[in-house]
This record gives sequence, structure tokens and C-alpha cells, in this order.
Amino acid sequence: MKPITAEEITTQLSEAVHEHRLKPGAKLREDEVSEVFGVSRTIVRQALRNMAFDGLLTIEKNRGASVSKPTLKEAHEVFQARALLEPSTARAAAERTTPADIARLQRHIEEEHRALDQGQLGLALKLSGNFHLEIARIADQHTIEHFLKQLIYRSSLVIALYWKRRDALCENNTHNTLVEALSKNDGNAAEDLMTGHLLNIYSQLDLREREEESISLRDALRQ
Amino acid sequence: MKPITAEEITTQLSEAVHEHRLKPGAKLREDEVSEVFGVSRTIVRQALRNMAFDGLLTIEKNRGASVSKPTLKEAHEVFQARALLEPSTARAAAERTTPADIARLQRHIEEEHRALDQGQLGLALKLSGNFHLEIARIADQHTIEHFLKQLIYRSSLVIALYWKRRDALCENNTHNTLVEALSKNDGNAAEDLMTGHLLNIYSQLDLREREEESISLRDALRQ
DNA sequence: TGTGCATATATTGTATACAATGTAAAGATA
DNA sequence: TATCTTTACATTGTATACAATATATGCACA
Repeated sequence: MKPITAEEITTQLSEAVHEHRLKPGAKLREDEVSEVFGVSRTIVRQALRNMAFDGLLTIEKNRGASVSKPTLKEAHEVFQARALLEPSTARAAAERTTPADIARLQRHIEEEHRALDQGQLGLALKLSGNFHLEIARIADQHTIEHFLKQLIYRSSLVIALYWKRRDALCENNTHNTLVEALSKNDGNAAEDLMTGHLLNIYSQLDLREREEESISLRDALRQ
Repeated sequence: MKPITAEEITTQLSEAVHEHRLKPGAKLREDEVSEVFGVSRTIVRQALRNMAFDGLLTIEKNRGASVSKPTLKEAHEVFQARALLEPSTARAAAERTTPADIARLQRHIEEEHRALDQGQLGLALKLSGNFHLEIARIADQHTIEHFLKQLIYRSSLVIALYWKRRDALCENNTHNTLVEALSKNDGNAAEDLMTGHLLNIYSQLDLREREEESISLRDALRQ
């Protein structure tokens, strides 16, 4: 049996973060991870570094890797960047969307709903993010898709930290209306809907300054 | 004397690529690099991986790292992405620009001209790219700056491959007018100037389909 | 008790040895 | 000579041993 690659470990761990199975602040010791996946630390270190590049992990010298805890500023930046990239991408996608794409998107939405119905919030969150990536894929913009992937992963971290009400999850029929616009190849509508959708998510975050940073006082004083 | 870190090697090699001292297609053998910098391959591999993440290097399994050769499609994508990110960023920067920022930008432009006068095209190119990064820094958009850095490095590769006339370099007083707009905190002007500036660079590229891909026939048939 | 110091342990950082793979050279056969 | 096969070499991939650093533990002393 072939051993698992660094890239596969990266994917699995990234999905765990995306689904909030690994929460911001969680430590990932190299030994631990290497034992779980049955490979040497060499491979694990590659995977951890990959994730650090995507902004999912923060690696501190001699102190190891832990799931990143985006600051308020970073949280804002992530959504500002998405606001720049995604609406135009949605427009470009609309102009290229094929029936096959629509079918795939609809299957995707179904999955999301199923996950929600079964109370698998983390999974639903991941699928919701992948929906956005799927649109960049349709737009055939590989470079932007690459950036967007990082932004969406980080969005998941932002949501983990700053989501207003965990109980009431957004009833997301926005994705449906977006697919509708795409199926009509209506670029204007797609762009506007995406803009609104992002603003909607953004508004559901609690991005006010807060005192409770005392938790991370230790970290704050470390240097 | 302290040994050089992977990050420092990353920077030095990245600058070499940015300045076209290392050209697209150039191979970087681990042994060679490790000897040059006096460190083990372990460190070199980290650096090479870093650069691969930024899109500067392409690493093929068991075949090593070489400076990336962006395809026509990637070339287009890079400038499309820049067109989405940079104008808005210039606007944001204009609204926050301080006299100290202006001074730094002007020093920057002087350096560019000096490099041009001395015929150091590569250096001038790098400085020109850094000018754009400086604007993202002023805008205080760390996330976008991070993406932009990758895009600008890749732009350098695109220019190396697709620049129309190497002899006639763009007489760049656009940077000057941009600084002027920034100094007046004129966001609208800054945004428009940046849009035009990017279009101008884009128009100086020869991004038509070409036959001479036969050079890479070998690579094409490899799988 | 509580604080400071010294020691022990845990964890990451780096170099190196060996394995796996790819590339080039030499030889065999037609 | 041309092509295929085999062999040798060069290069990258992975695991592991050891060094460096950070964290935790125990002890002395006030």
C-alpha cells in the first residue's frame, strides 16, 4: 500500500479546518500528525508548511504550528479582497456557464441542504465555500481560483471566531438565485447577486472591537 | 557567523528571478543551490517550495525545480487579476497617503530612473514592481499585498517571455503622475491612473498565439 | 507559600544517509 | 548505422539521527 503524500495530508487537514473540526488555536504537533498518517515528520512538515502558506496555520519558530486565529483586521481584509475578486468572477462565469455546470452546481446545493438538515454545520460550511470555488472554476480563472481558495479557507476561520449566532445558520437560497442567473448567462445579475451575498455574510459577523482578547494575553506578551 | 535562513534564500532567489538574472526555464538543482548558500539541501528545499507557492518555480516530481514559464493563458490571468485588485487598492491608498509615504515613493522612483540610466533593466523592472507593492502597503491591505506580490513576480516572468521590444523600455512617468494623485489624496484619479497604467503594460505584451512552442515538444511528450 | 534557579523533558530545526527515480552512456543485436 | 537493452550516474524523495530551543518539573531558599 502506497504511503500518503504531503499533498493528501494537506487536503485532509485543510478540510478539517474548513469544517471546524480543527478550531482556531488548535496545536498540531509534528509527531502526533506523523503518527496519525503513518509517515515521517519530513512529510508532515511539508504539509504544515503548505497550510501555513494558505494562511490556515501559523508556524512560530521552535514553537510549532497551530490553526490561525485571524485578527479583526485580517477578517475585514479577507472580505474586502473577496469583494474585489468574486463579483467580477461571477460575471465572467455567467458568460461561460454550460448546462453541465448548472447540473453540477445544483447537485452541490442539494448536498449543502442535506448537510444542514443533518445538523452537520461544519460540512455545510465547507460545501458552501466550495460552491464559491466552483464558480471561479467555471469562469476558468485558475489564478483567481487559487487566491479565492485561500480567502475562503480563511473565511472559515473568521466565521469560527466572529460568527454572531451559531444556532441560526443562514438559510441560503442565495446560492439558488445565483445558479439561476448563471443558467441564464446573465452576467449583470450574477455580479450583483454575488456582491449582495458577500455583504450578507459580512453583516452576519460580529467584527466590533472586543476586550476578551485577554484570553490571548499570554500570546500577546510573548514578544 | 549565523547561517542563512530558508526565507533569506527565498528572497535572494526571488529577486534574481524578478530581475531576470534567472530566466524562465532555468533549472535550480538542490545541490548547486545548497553549495552556493552553504546550507544543507533541507533548507534549500524549503526555499524552493516557498518559491513554487509564489508561482516563481515549477517543481516536477523527481525532476526538480525550474523557473516557471507562464503560458499565454496564465499571462492573461495575471493581468486580469491585477486589474481587479490594483485600481481599488490605489484608491484606498490615496485616502491614507501621508507626506512620509510620498517621500518614500519619490525616492523609489528616483532609484528606478537611476537603474534605467545605468542600463540595469532587470533592476529597474524589480523596482518598478516594488513600487506597486508599496502602494498596497500604503493602503494597509496586507492580504491583498500578499496576493499582489505573487502577481507582480509572475508579471516579471510574463514580461520575460512576452515583452514586445526589449530595447525600447517604457518611459515611465506614469508612476510620477500616480504619486501626484496620491499626494492630493485623490482616490478617483489614483484608481483611474492605475487602471490605465496596467492596460498600458498589458498592451506592450505580445500575447498572441504562437507556434514556437515546439521548443518544449520534449516536455509536451513527456506524458 | 512563593520565587528563582537548575535540571529534565518535550518539541522543533537541521544535516545527513539511504532509497527511489530519472537521465545519460555504453554495449548488444540486427 | 540504428535501435533496443542494460548499466552507470546524477538528482530528487524520505526517514532518521542529532542539535537547538522551548516548556515543564523539582529543588533550594527566603
